[in-house]
Amino acid sequence: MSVDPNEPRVVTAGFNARVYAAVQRVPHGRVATYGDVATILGSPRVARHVGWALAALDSDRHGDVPWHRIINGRGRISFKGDTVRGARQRMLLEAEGVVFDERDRVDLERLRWDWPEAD
DNA sequence: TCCATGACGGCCT
DNA sequence: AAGGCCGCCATGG
Repeated sequence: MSVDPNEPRVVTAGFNARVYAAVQRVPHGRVATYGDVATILGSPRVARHVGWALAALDSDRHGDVPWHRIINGRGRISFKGDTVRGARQRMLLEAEGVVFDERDRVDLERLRWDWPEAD
């Protein structure tokens, strides 16, 4: 569980908090990919960890961190075996007006959110 | 320490 | 277009 502060890591101790901060900036009705978030945080290779951070998000924060707006690079909702979360995520997105095509994909070209350069 | 496992992504079939 | 492989990085057994 402990992390040696002397050992250089791509994913640092405050990683999760940084993920949440970035996700909070994705506006209603828009989406972003795990890779996008990772890139914004300066580490394009840790897309998997972004998903990991969101999985660790406490349910009490689901209200202020729009975790459902984060999907995979193919425009689909990601899930291995958790179909329950997947269904809820889709429901939340559709409630914001996000449309899924017959292949269960959203139009990334149109809905993908790219963070403004300045915070 | 080695090995399997992920809310991923890019490339190749 | 869809699916399989493999590379990434940190975790947990």
